[in-house]
Amino acid sequence: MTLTLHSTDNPLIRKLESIFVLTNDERRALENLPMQIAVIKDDQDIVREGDSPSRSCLILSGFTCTYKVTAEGKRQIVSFNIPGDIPDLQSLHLKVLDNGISTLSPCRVGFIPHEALRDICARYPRIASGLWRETLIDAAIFREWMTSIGRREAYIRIAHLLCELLVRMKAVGLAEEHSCDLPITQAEFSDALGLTTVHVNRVLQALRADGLIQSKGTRLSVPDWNKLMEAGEFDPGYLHLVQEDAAA
Amino acid sequence: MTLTLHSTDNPLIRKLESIFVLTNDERRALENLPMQIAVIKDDQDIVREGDSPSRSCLILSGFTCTYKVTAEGKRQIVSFNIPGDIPDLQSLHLKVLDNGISTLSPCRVGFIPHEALRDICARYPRIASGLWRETLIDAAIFREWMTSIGRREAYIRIAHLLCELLVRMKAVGLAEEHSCDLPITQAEFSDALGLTTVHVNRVLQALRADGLIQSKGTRLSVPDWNKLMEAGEFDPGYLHLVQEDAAA
DNA sequence: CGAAATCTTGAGTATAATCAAAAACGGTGG
DNA sequence: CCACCGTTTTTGATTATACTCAAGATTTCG
Repeated sequence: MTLTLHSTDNPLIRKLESIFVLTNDERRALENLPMQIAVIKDDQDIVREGDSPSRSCLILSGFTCTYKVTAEGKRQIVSFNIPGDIPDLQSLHLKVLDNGISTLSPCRVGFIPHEALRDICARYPRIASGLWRETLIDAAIFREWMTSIGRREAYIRIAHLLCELLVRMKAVGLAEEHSCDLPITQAEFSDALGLTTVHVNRVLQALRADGLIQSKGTRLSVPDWNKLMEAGEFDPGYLHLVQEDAAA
Repeated sequence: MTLTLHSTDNPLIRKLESIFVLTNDERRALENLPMQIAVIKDDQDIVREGDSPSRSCLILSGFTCTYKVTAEGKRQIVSFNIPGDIPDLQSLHLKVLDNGISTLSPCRVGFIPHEALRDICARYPRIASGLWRETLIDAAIFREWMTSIGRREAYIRIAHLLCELLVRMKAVGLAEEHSCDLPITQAEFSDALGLTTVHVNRVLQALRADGLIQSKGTRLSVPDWNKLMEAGEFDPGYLHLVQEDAAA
């Protein structure tokens, strides 16, 4: 089943629109991108390390993570993916995946054949640049995470990640002014932060005690955005957002 | 002064040739890429975080590193760049640099105007794909480093990095069978590994004591490649090398 | 309601950091 | 060629951040 989404429902189109104004041709081509939509349960691998997929997946709803596993079986989550992301777009140019992607919540994803992506890139250079740009932003986020994991202590590191997630969620319209839904367990946070669950738990308690965050269930609330940004040494520049979603 | 390099001297051309066979047109276009060649001393910033360069730099000889600095002034090196790399190629699509690049040794670099890069990408889609691919491999290396920093203990982490550097140096013809020149100080290694100099020093001593590495001056020698790979849990897949430079 | 997953707490430990200083190295100039 | 100076490497002693192990509380969801 290859479905077409209204462009307002297609987070890829919305994302490209935030970078430049689409021509009618470009928009039509994007709307006609073949996309096989799948609903995937919690905690399922979408792709695995070593795979050579012939399509890339656009997250339509839900959360996924990109991860690697060491020889000793330890997992490092290298990114959280939210609606609008294409976490395995790299497979368009790299034959073998060097990471897995797994759902953190029930997801709707759209699989787009590489053939179709190559075709649209060849025909519409601005779309090609836009997609390239998305992969460059992923890399920028990797750099920031590396800096956090390597050089920021746990308290700052966690505050920083929470800032990033909130800003990215805002940018795709999935967060209110100062809160959003994050279906991420403390174990998953710890794998993303290079810490243990126990330590993440203790630091989260400290963040709560310091009034920087509140949480009920999966809902994260930030009573004082400036204070959290400060605590996390957070500067959203590396996210390369076009609009000033970041400031809010 | 805009110079032209013989294609055999141009590491970018050599790199693209390893991915696909260049047509005469493509080769000519690459040879005619305007490139301002500069010789840069040790320990100089080529670009700084926050810059908006209008050109990208191709490393012709020498070593550079890409780095970020935290609010507390701690440095994280997020990649080592060797000849053939274009460490700020991202600036082609991202206006503001989110990292600095600095020389680790005296370098020759070629500055290529973005305009020229955009032009060649528009005219030659395979070159565009090849350059895009290079940035995707950078990202793959980021993922691997994140995994090392987050989830591998120091001994493995250092062995892993040494493996990576040797393999990459081999791939561009700058390493012999089991040794190469690495003008990287222990302080620089520690900033790349998320460790302190003191600890890097101690672990390097352990690696030497275990017969995994030898070093005289800046020369690194690996007496038993398989043993080092094993110690570093090293699998070169993430480097996405085309030829089997890795196996050697 | 009950089992599984997730979160929380406590006690003891280890890897790696910090601080401080000495030794070795590398390049420069007399 | 050697003395000298700055950088880099090495060593020692102490500390701290974060880990491990283990078990109990709470939440989630079928």
